[in-house]
Amino acid sequence: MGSDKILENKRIKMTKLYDAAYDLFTSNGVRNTVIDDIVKSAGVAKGTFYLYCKDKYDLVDKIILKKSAAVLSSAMETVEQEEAAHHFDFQQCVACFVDYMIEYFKKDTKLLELIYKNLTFELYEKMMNYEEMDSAREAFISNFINTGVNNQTAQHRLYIIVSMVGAVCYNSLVLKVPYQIDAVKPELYHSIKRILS
Amino acid sequence: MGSDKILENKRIKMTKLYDAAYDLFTSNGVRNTVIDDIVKSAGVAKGTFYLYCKDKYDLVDKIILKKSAAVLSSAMETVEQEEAAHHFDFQQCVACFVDYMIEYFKKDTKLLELIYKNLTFELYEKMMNYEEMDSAREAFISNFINTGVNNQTAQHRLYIIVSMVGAVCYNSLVLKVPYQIDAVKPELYHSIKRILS
Amino acid sequence: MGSDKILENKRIKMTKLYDAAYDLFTSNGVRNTVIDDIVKSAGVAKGTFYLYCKDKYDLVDKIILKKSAAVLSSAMETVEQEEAAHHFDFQQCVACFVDYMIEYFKKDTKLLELIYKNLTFELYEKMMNYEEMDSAREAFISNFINTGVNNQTAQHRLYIIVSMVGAVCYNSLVLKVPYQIDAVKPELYHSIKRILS
Amino acid sequence: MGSDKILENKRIKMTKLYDAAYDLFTSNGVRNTVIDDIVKSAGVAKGTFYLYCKDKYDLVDKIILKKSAAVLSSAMETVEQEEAAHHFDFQQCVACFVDYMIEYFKKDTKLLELIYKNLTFELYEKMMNYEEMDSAREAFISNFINTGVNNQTAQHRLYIIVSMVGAVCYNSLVLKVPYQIDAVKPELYHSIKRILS
DNA sequence: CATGAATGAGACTTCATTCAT
DNA sequence: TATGAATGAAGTCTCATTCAT
Repeated sequence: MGSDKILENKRIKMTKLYDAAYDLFTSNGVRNTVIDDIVKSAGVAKGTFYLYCKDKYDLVDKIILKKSAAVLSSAMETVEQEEAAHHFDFQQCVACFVDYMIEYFKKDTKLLELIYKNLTFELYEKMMNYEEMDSAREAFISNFINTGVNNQTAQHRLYIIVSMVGAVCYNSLVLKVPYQIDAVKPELYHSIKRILS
Repeated sequence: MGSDKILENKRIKMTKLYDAAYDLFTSNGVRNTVIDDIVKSAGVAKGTFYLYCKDKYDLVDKIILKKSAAVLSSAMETVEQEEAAHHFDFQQCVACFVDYMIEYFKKDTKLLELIYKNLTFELYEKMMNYEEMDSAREAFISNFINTGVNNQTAQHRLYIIVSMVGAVCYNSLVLKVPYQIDAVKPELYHSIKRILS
Repeated sequence: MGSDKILENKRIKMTKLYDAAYDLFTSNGVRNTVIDDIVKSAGVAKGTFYLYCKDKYDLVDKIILKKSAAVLSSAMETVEQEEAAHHFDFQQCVACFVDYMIEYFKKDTKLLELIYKNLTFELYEKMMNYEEMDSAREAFISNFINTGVNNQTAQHRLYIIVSMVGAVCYNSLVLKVPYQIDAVKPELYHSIKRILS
Repeated sequence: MGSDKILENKRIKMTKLYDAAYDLFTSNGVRNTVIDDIVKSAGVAKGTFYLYCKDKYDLVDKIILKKSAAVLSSAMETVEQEEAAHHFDFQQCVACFVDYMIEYFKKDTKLLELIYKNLTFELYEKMMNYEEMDSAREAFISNFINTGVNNQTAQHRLYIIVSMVGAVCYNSLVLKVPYQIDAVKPELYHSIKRILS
């Protein structure tokens, strides 16, 4: 059917825009990227941009949402595989997850920067309503509760850990504080373990 | 002397610009503030702006640096006073410091947001070279070492704690994650204690 | 026959476009109405618009032409009925016609505005070539001549009266000059009478 | 003083913009004139345009206001001179005024078109608040009352005459109706006389 | 030093029109 | 015929920066 081809075409245009914008945003920063750069790089007309996005920052949001969900998904998948393969307990699962994240962002520092620098209240809310987010949190929380802590405490501790790991990654990888991520990693895992136990 | 008056005049202009810009940056965001807004609000001419700052982002950096140093100084002062008054041990000093910070940023969320959103590698480096920063770190590290951990570990753990507290504050106060800062505070202090011990 | 249905379909599309455009033009003005508004409001595709109209201004012209002819026709019909019913003389016929027009445009100020604001030389010429226009003019002129003035003078006076009434209506109803149409009506009729006699 | 030079410079820029825009608006129409045309023709930078005008239509309004006031002023001046020189009575003054207007707009049809096509309710209100407007109206009204009609009637009749003359001029000169202004002029003066007496 | 009018590059956005489906 | 995604020229407007006063 004809409409299939049209839909496929639309998908291609979107993808082109997303990919071009992602490259430009991470290479040159959002501020230094103008719509013209994006459309030229994507090989589409300027009007096409406005067919898919309200403005530059709308596209930033969309990209962050998409990329974050993808990273989270593959992290969770990895944890599940490892858990099944090595009969990981909860602490090991958390460590595995954290490790996946650190290793991922070591390779893609620019994405981490993009996410942090452009995370707003509104975007955060949207993120939290993503299915991937919710199921990931549920998985951890339920396992946490199994270790004996109450639900509320579990949620708070998990939140603290996520905040801590995120901040350490960001500081070490993006702000390039004197401490390299690999150097603080042992203490980071140590801290997680202490918080969890 | 005449040059005193000139210097005083310069200081006044500078302060006007800082104050006006700070209000605008925190109310409307850096992106939505243009030089014209700043000079109008400060009551100086546009050209005058360029006598004192390279551009908008230069002013942002200067404001963050100034405000951060002020907050840090008064935090350290408070800790010292409390330490002297109640014979605090190291853990209590850290808790006191963290508490001061949380309470401060609860009242001035916008400053926290300004700092986090505009912290760059370059600015971070400048911050670290500030005397206040250094003496504060030294104070904590030396105390930390007294508890028996080695220097390197002490530095890493302190770094993790600072990152953790900063991130939790930012998330709770700025991103307004589901967990209110007062609600997670107990677990935050618990986590700090566990990391320190 | 199939072609009947096709023609009927075309007529429906056309009508939808006319009606939607008329509403938008009169509500928001021609300048603030874009083709997209029209086709969305009409429920047809953008491409369809170009099957029926050259551009936005072509549609404006068509609408003005259609609406003007309709108003004029019903005005003339009314005059004829009243003339037959009450044995009106020429002055009474003119007054009746003017009254119909005023009352009509009082209820549909927006149409009056649309016509006046978008009346061009070209459109005016097309209007004058409409059968309704011509027969209306002929009717008045022949009656006018019967009152004793020569053809040329009759034409000029009629033209002056029509201009005057149109302008007074437009000024009072659209530009909302300090004088309300009902307040100036007596003087308007008085003026017409003086010009005619 | 230095500020004199600056003020003079500002006046020159404004005048350049007004003159360039007036020429373009009257030659090519408002719709077909873009800001770029205006600033290029005026020899100023694009930003300068926005220093003086909100947008294109704001400039149209300003030009109409300025030109209208100028025409009205010189018309009034002429009437006063003629009145003093030939001991004109009221009817003769009105005829003189109308004549001045007709002759003026015959030479500058484009200005008449610009005014009529772009006269809005808001602009009309502003015009009415102009001193020139008011004093001109007062002059006519007071003379009219001297002929014995009451104030209200005088105002309405004057309003009808102005509307009528304006419309006849516009139709004859801009819409180029079959009747040339010089051909209808006798009947126009006849009509005015009849309305006034 | 201080001013603020002028600049103009360049950002953003619209929208009439086309054309493959 | 009808569609509506895609186009990109053309437009509006902003705003950092300069420089004559």
